[in-house]
Order: sequence, then structure tokens, then C-alpha cells
Amino acid sequence: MTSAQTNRMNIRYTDKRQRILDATMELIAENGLHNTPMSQVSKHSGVSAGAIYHHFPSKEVLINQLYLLEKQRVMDATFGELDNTLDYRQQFYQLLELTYGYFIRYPQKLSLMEQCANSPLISEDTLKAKLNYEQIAAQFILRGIEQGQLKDLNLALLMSLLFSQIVALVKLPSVGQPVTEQLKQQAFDCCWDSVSA
Amino acid sequence: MTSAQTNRMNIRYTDKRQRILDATMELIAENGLHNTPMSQVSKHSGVSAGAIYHHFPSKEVLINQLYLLEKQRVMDATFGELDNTLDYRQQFYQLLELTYGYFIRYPQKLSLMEQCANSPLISEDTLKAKLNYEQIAAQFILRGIEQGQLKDLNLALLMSLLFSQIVALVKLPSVGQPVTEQLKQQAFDCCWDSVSA
Amino acid sequence: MTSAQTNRMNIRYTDKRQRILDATMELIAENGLHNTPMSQVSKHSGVSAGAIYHHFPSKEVLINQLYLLEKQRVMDATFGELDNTLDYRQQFYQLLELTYGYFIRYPQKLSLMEQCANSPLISEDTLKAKLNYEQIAAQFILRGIEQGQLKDLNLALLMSLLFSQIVALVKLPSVGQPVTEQLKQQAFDCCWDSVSA
Amino acid sequence: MTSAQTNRMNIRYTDKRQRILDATMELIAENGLHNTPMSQVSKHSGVSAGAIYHHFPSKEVLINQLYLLEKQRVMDATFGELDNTLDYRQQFYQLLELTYGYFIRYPQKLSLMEQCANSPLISEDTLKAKLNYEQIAAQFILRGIEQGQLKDLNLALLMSLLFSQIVALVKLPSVGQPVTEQLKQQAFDCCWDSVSA
DNA sequence: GATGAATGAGGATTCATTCAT
DNA sequence: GATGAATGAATCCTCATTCAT
Repeated sequence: MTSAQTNRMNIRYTDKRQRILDATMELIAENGLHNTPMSQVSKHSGVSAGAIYHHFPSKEVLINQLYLLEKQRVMDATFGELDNTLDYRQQFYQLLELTYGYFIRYPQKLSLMEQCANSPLISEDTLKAKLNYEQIAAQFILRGIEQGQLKDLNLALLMSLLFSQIVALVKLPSVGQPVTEQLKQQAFDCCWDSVSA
Repeated sequence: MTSAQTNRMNIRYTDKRQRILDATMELIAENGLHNTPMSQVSKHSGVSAGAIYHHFPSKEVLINQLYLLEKQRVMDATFGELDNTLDYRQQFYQLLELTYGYFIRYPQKLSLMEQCANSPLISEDTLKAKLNYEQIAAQFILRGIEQGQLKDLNLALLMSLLFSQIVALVKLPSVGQPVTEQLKQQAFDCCWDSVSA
Repeated sequence: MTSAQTNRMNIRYTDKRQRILDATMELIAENGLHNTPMSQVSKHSGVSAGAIYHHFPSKEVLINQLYLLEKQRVMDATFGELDNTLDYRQQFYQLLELTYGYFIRYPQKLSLMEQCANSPLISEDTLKAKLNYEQIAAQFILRGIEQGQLKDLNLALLMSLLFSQIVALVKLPSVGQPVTEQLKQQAFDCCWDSVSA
Repeated sequence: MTSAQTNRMNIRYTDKRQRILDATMELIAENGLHNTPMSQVSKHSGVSAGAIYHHFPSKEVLINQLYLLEKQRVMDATFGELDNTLDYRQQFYQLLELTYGYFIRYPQKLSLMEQCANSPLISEDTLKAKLNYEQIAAQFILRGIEQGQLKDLNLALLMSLLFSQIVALVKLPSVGQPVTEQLKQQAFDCCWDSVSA
């Protein structure tokens, strides 16, 4: 087998794998974790049922991996995009903006995460791995504490409070409350007031 | 039918209905919304499969009603228990304490609510009814605004921010962070800082 | 128990029995033999489920008896109403008119009979009893043969041919063909031509 | 996919589909439309329960399709076999013979058709499609009228009268009357007399 | 490796019948 | 006798997974 062939196959392999993951997320966001049979994933992704099981040993594993992958992507798209030339408070607001914007842009991803977060389908191992991905968030919070910008409290607490408030904001429209630019800024202020020193 | 008979029947009726609801909640909290077949609800509640359908026309309705009932109960057990002789800030902290305590005491209920909140099984009607039950919360927030204790922001926003933070606190142990009395008080302060004027 | 009491009870008994039979027929005609649960018969007749089983040992028996009863009623309402002062041919046409009119007036009855006629729910015994009820028809046909008005053929054949054609006429609208007075008379002529000498 | 593969698959596909249809017809004729669970169809056809649903989306659709298919087959086996070198009256008698013979040879098919004809399981669409299949009968009748052989009456009426009489003849044995060759010929004459000019 | 038809255990729901009151 | 809640076997259908091709 030539290196070109290997390469092409990897591309294809990744391609199929990604198509499966994409289809799964779309369907789960649309129809729910349990109204998404593998047969639909197959149809929607254009990958045959058998081939899906070549990439993922079971539906459970597929969903766990999807969940982790998306977790990673949110972290990258938010903490990974921070402008280090800004001061801490500005970075804090930038983080809120990035996170809020990400979920507004990809509402499916929030839907997926929320459904998975409370599902017994997600394994302990996955939850542990998820915590690892959140290290980058922990470091950001820690820096804030060290700089005297944030309350000197438990890291996990601060992260949870922060994330939960952003999600609450993103979901406001789902309880009938549209989010204007002004409302968003006010919410961001609440977040800051919640954890700032 | 004598009044005694009526009474006995109502007791029985309520009894069975309640046993079904209780069993359903326990099983959903334990195994998840979709790993809870009606046959298990039947076994666990001691009510035959057919009889469940005398009380609830379908699994969907059963779960929707259960969700609403529990929503109502949380509201009663929290906002309903506030001590009106206290000043606003004290009531605010009492509310946090009551809500936190309720979910710590009945972790199943939080599990149920979180699973339902993101499930397509919950109907639009149920969500509307849920909003109604939350009127009492809205009034509490409104009072805080009028008294100048809370930020003069959108009601739905303040409620969502508040509730999401309490839930985040209750779930801290599930991300490996035990909650001490001190941590709890600090979290409550964050909540207050988040929304207070 | 006084005779008056007995009498009253019989009236009631018959009344309930009849209400059950009526409800059953209406529901079967409306929803079909197998979309008619006993619970609906109970609701529609106003007779409790338990009481129905006091009058009929099973759904099967109920339907068999209903079928026989209605068979008897058609025979009474048709052959039983013939005007003996008319000549044979006139009586023949009167019979067609009566039978056609009966089923047009009570379409539920035809629906019931057709559903039952081809159902394994109807027992051999019921079918035999049905043949007995048709003796009156056999006699009418026989008279026609003796008078040289009808073909001298097998009785069962003539009866079947006749009855099947009337039913075919009654059901014409169900295949999209309305029945005018003229069409009806033409159909009657066909019947006559079919079996007349 | 090679052409041989395609061919083999089609054979198999048709084979399984046909086995399901065959089993369904046999069971319905034997036990009735509503005493024929899909599990029995599965056992009797040798096709797994799930696989049946690959071929037919529901029991209802299965039965509707079976009904239509059989309707089509009767039409083919009767009107499709007429000898056009014969004169009209001879063809008429040939048609009676073919139809009678078909149902005597396949009594299950008559049982199926009669059960379906009066069942709410059969959809409006199926009934419309059935009417289409009967066009060939309508043409045959029309030709008879044009040639002055049949009464100049409504097409639907003549068809219904004719078909109902043949069915009545086929079912004579079920009311205890065996059909001899002579009786059959006499019945055919009745049919002819019924509609001939 | 890829396909997608096939499997069959498991799920929600119905309903004839019973029986405690 | 009357009631109607309760029973639970039976039904239709789904879907994760496998495997012959």
C-alpha cells in the first residue's frame, strides 16, 4: 500500500467518521437522544449501518465520543480564542461573548450537551475525560483569582456558576424571552458580579 | 354510594396514582427517562400494567404530569415556605437554602427535572403550565426589584440566572467537588452578588 | 317477590339487554367488529361492564345473539309484511322493496350482517339457527315455484341469488353509484328476470 | 453490484415478500382478519417479525396491499383469460365459469376478499384503486350493451349484480348446499337472464 | 471493507374478563 | 345484583446489532 493510498483512506475514514458524528448530532438535536435510531443515523449520514459499527462499536460509544468531541470543540472555540492582549476583565467578557455566540450559532450543540449531561448513556469515563477538557477553563479562572480579579473561591464552583449562567442566558428564548443586545450585556454583568472580587 | 365509600375510593385512587408517580420518579432518576419501561413502573409500584393506563392515558402523559407535579412541589417547598417576617435579603438567602436543601434531600427530583427539561417528551402545554407555576417566583423577584434590592432587569433573566446557579451548586458533587457549609455560603453570596442592586 | 316486582325487573332486564344490543350494533357498524371493545359497549349503552356479563357470558355470545336477533328482525320486517292479497309477482316486487327499504333505513344492520357473515366469531350453531330463520323465505320461494312463477331450481340457490342481488343494490352507493328510483326499479327487474320462469 | 447480484437479490426480495403475502392470506382465510397476529404471519411465512416490517410498514398496509394484489389477480385470471374468438354470450358464460372456478380453486381468496370488503382496515385509497382494477370488467359489460346483448343499464349496477350472484353460487356449499355441474349451469343461466337484453 | 436485509428481544398499549366492594 | 377498577396476556411495532453476500 502506498503512502498516498493510506492518506486517501485516512481522509475517507475521517470523512465517514465525521459524517456519522455530524448526522448523529443533528438528529439528536432535532429528535432527541432516544428518537434517533442508528438506522436514521445511517440514512442521514449516507454511511451504511454496518459501516457505522466499523467506526463505533456501539451506539453508546458513538454518543459518548460525540459528546466528548463537542465538549472539546466548545472549549477550543471559546477559551482557545481569547485575546491575550486584553486585560482580565475584558477577556472575561470576551469569554462570555464567545461562549454565548457559539451556542447561539450552533444551537444543536447545546441541545446535545444538555441531553447528554443528564443521560445515563454517558459513562463515568466520559465524564472524567470531560473534566480534563475543562482544565483550560480552570486555568483561566485561576489566573483571575491570582490577579485578584475573581473571588478566591473553589475553582469548580466558580466554573459551574459561570457556565450555568451563560447557558441560562442562551436558553432564555426557549422560555419566551428574546435576548436583545442590551439584555445580553446586563446578563454578562450579572456573571461578572457573581464571581468578581 | 355512601360518603364513606366515596372517601375510601378516593383514598385508594389517590394512593395508586401516587404509587405510580413515585415509582416512575424513582426509576427515572435511577435508570433514566428511556430506560424506564412501563413494565418496570408496574412492578415497582405494585400496580398492574393495565391499571396504570386507567390513571394515565400514556407514558408520555404520565411523565408530563409527573414533571408538572414535581415542579409544583418544589415551588411550594421553597417559595411557599418563606418567612415573611424577614427582610428581603434574608428571605433571598432563605430561598437559596430551601431550594438547595430540597434538591439535596430529594436528589431524584432534580434528576427528573433535568431529564425532563431537555426531553422532547415534555409537551409545549406542559412547558406553558410550568411557566404558570413559576409566577410565584416572578413575584418574589419583582418585589426585590421594587424594594431596590435587586437589579432592575428582565424578570425571566433574573429567575433563570438564579435557578441555574442553585442547580449548579447542587450538582457540584457530581463533578467531584463536595459541598461544605462554607462553600455553600460562598455560593449563595455569588448568587446574591449576581442579581442584587 | 310480588308479580309486579318480577314484571318490573323483567322490563328492566329486557331494557338493559336491549340497550346493550343496540349499543353493540351501532358501535360495530360505526367502528367495526374488532374496534368495538366491551368497555365502549358499556359506556355507550350505559350498562356497567360487569352487568353486560350478567346478560351475555362473553363478547362472542353477545355478537352471535345480536346477529341472530337482527337476522330475525329482517325476516320479520320483510317476509312478515307481505300483502297476501297481491299476486305472486307483485309480492315478489314488494319483497324486494321491503328488503331494500329496510337496509336503506337501517344501514347499520346491513353493516353488522356483512361483518358477521364472514367472521370466524359467528359459530356453526348460529349459522344453523340462521338457516332456520330463513325457512319463511324458503316457503315464499317454494310457493313461487309451485305457482309456476319461478324457475324450478334448488331453493337455496334461488334464495342466495335473490338476497345477494338486493344487497348488491343497497351497496351501490358505496362504490360511488347513487340509486335513483328508476335504477332501483331496473334492478328489481333484473332480480325478477334472474329467477322467474 | 453485479447484475447477477441484483438479480439474486430481487428474487429473494420478491420471494420473501411473496411468502409474507401468502402466509397472511392463508392465515386470514383460516382464522380471520383479526385472529391473525403478525407473530403468526412471521412463523407461518418463515420471515422474522422485524423483516416483515421491511416489506410492509404496518399490518394495515400489508393487508391493503394483499387485498389489492388479489383483486388484480382475480381480474387477470378471469377477464384476462377470455377467448375473444367466442361470441359475446359464450364469453359471458366463460367468464362465469372462470370466476366460479377461480374461487373454487382458491377458496382462501374469496374468504380474504369478503373479509376485507367489509372491514374498516381497508382504506379509501385501496377502494379507489380497486375500482380502477375493475375497469376491465366495465369494458366487458359495456361491450355487451353495445352489442345489444345486455340490458342498457347502469354499468356499476350490472357489474355488482353479476359478481354478487357468482359469489352467492360459490358460497352455496357453506349454507349446506353442494353445487353440482347441473346446478352450476342453472345458476349461470340465472345470471344471464338477470342482465341479458 | 462495505452493504443493508434480517433478527428477535423488548417496549407501549389494549381489552376481554373478573371480582372486591 | 350492580359497579367499574384491576388484571395480565396478547398485540403491533421498533431498533441495536449482526452477518451473508
